[in-house]
Amino acid sequence: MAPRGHSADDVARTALRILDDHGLPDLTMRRLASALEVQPSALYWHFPNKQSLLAELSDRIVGRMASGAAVDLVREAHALRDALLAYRDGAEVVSSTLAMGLGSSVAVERLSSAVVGAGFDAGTARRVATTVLHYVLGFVWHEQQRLQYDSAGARPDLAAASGLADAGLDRTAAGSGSAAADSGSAAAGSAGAPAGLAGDDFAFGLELIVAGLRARV
Amino acid sequence: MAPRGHSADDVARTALRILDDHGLPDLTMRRLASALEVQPSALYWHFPNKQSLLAELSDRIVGRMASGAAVDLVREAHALRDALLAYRDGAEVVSSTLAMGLGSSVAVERLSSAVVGAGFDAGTARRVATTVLHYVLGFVWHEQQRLQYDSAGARPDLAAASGLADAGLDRTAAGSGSAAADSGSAAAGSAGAPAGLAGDDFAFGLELIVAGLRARV
DNA sequence: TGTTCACTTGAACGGCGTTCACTATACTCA
DNA sequence: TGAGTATAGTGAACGCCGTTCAAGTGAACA
Repeated sequence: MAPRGHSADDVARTALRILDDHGLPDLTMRRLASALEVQPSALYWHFPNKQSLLAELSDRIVGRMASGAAVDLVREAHALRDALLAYRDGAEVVSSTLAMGLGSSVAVERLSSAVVGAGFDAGTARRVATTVLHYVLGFVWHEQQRLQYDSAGARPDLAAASGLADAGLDRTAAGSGSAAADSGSAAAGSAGAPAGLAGDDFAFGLELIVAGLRARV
Repeated sequence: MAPRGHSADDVARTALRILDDHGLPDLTMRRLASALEVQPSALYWHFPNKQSLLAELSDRIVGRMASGAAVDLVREAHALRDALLAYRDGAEVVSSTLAMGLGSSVAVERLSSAVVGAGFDAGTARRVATTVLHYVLGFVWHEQQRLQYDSAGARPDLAAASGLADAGLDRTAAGSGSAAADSGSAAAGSAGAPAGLAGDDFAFGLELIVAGLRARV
């Protein structure tokens, strides 16, 4: 009988589930409320507005990349990508939250401290970190849009045309620390087997930035 | 030149003006219609929906970077940044249009052909171009958010400023070589950086990518 | 017992993008 | 001249959206 009372954590978790199951456009306050079997206005006890809810989701998504201490920049960047890929529209949520100046700075901090760990000063590390961050967010956002388009449209492969025949793309080893870090991108929840060639393109751009950093010593 | 009957060009130009004067959140179909002294439904004769209008705006914004043939990657990237900065919320418009798979690919093409001009193969060029593109879009989006925040926060009484003082928004169209504006404060730490340093930070990240490309030969 | 706190209800408010049947002007061409 | 056809717009809706607010409910606590 008792409506049992939800917590802010409940709300965030349910929101994350809706996000992953139906995407960002379907994540409305009304839909979230009805998933919690509650009136929409009840949500505003837990979060002052939708933006701050989204900021919380962003923090949770990015929080997946945090485990030990950050050591390798390449590894951290891959971890960020995997974290974003773990939820549908993850990159868009994090990207726009960040663009609005909300959300935690866990991502920048981890990327930055990896650069510091490689022997660079704090100012350089900050700028390298934001460069990598912008690259990763933009790339994965684009990547996720393509994933949805492909899965919804049931399209046969249309593009993949232009750069697929990569000439002489070699996986050169990273400098500080181990290379490796192949991205498996195992999504939680919804089915879907993304993989593959986007990972190569991602690694390429990342390696470009890292090579630029390496050339800086 | 009868005022009776607008063209799609009129609509796009007026939309661009609203965007620049009041920002993306205020660019609604209703507001646009009333600026054209027309019913909202009339807009749907010119554009099938808002998204395609936005795509058109995106093309016009990015179109500012197109003049001669693309030669230098760094120069093209700066031109892209300048084009985005030329309109309020320009980066957000272009970024989300691109993320939805709409809009022209002028930006990628120019960046890409600059890389090809430097002697790289098409596949490499494509990937370098998207890396730079994602970086520039993310950076400028963040930059513009800060600009708006500063301009709104610097003036505590925005209610009084809402009248004629509205035109006070700085329209810095140029800024290609904007390395200047050294305010002398040590911003290398954690606190917020003065706006003038954004150009330096931008050049840093860009140089990082270009150095990585240079290291590839 | 009575008050406070955590949480929710129910009903609105104003705004949004979009649709649709219908209308009015203007140019073309027989 | 007059029919036909693009072109551009009207006016009224539809169904959503985020958000606000006074009021209510039940459990915990003093």
